[in-house]
Amino acid sequence: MSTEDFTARARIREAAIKLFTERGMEKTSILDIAKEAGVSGGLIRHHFGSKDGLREACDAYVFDELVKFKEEVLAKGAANPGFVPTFDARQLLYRRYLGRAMIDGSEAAAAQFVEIVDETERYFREQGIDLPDPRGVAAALAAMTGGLMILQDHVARALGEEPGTNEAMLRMSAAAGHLFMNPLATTEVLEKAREALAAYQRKE
Amino acid sequence: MSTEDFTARARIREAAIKLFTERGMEKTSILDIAKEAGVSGGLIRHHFGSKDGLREACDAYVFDELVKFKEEVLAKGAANPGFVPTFDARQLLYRRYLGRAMIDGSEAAAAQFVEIVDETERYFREQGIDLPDPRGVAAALAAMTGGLMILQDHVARALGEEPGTNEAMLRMSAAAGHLFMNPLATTEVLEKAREALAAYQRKE
DNA sequence: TAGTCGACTACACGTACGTATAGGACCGTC
DNA sequence: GACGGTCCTATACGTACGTGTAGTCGACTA
Repeated sequence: MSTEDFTARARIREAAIKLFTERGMEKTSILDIAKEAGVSGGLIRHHFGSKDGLREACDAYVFDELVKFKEEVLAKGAANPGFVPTFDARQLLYRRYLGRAMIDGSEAAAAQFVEIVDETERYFREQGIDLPDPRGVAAALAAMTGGLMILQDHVARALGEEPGTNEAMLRMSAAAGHLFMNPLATTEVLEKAREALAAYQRKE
Repeated sequence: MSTEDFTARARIREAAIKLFTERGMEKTSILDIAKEAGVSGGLIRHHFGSKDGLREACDAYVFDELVKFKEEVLAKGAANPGFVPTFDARQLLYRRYLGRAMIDGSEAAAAQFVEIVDETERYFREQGIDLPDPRGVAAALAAMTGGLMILQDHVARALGEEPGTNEAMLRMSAAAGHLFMNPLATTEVLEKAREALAAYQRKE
């Protein structure tokens, strides 16, 4: 968050990011945002031109902030390939926004997805990680972490936790981390699945 | 798909499932569905009462079909815990519908999510799979596979494949399967992440 | 052959929402 | 101290969409 962020313009942006994330584009009206930000609907138009203009502004802002986060982490010397869980509330919000924007059909978000995949693939290469289809794995990974962001409230409810709380996110992140660190189950079932997959591929 | 599925009622349902899945609830109008099904808008009201009634009918139908699929697989003797990829186009569509419905705020879909988590957790127990937080892992797993379904078009585009094609789904499934079968990366980075996580937990 | 019922269409209604316009308050500049 | 620009509100307009109503057509039944 940059300085001087209590202008009406910033309040509108923050409100929009919040509501777009929670409800999605379509279910959020300009008046909803105006109410949340404590301004009139007309002011949103004044500052952002249209609802789509507001969306684009939110996209640009969020993606820019995410880049800043990434550079911050990089400056600390920790290589974060993107699938390692974070606990900063703001970054969490922005990542969730990104996921939601992908679903809502934002072109900027779609481009962002590709960029994440690029970056993850590059990371695999740099780290010398050997994979049968590095780009495929990178893309699947991006979709999976996206799913965690998008469906976090469902996860929380399934765990009997209050959605949005630290406890819920912590448990989810730990579980996701475990899944990435350890192969799932003994080989038996997965071997069977692998066989089915191979059979299907041969048949195609 | 049951018999006699070319009635207008069935066509409406199929069209609704298709469009709800592709565009989501809000972006799909009743007239869109009517056009896709080749009927008048009024007929939808006649059969389903309201848009929400139609949604509930679609939910019920899809979830029922998914149960049938599951039983079919079970009858073949293959224990499918839900995260093993499938290639049946219809099942794929329904799984994607489920993901979309979760996002669109369907209560039935939310219940379905919990049920999937229950089932996966039970599966872990039955298979004697030892996990630090079985339910947490089950929930994370459900969210991840949900992400794969929901964001499959983004994955396809990132891979340079045409969204919805067999090639795209095959590559994605193979990559996801690989991720579940193998620990990601050497221990170095993940160990660092684990430490960060532990530090955070201690701080809380 | 008259009557009933379900399938289906056409069309009118209400409303929510994005957009457009007009105008007021405040602030700096010459 | 008049002027221009920016921030902001109030209100009106157009429209898309969900819903409600009236009515046609065909099939089945007595």
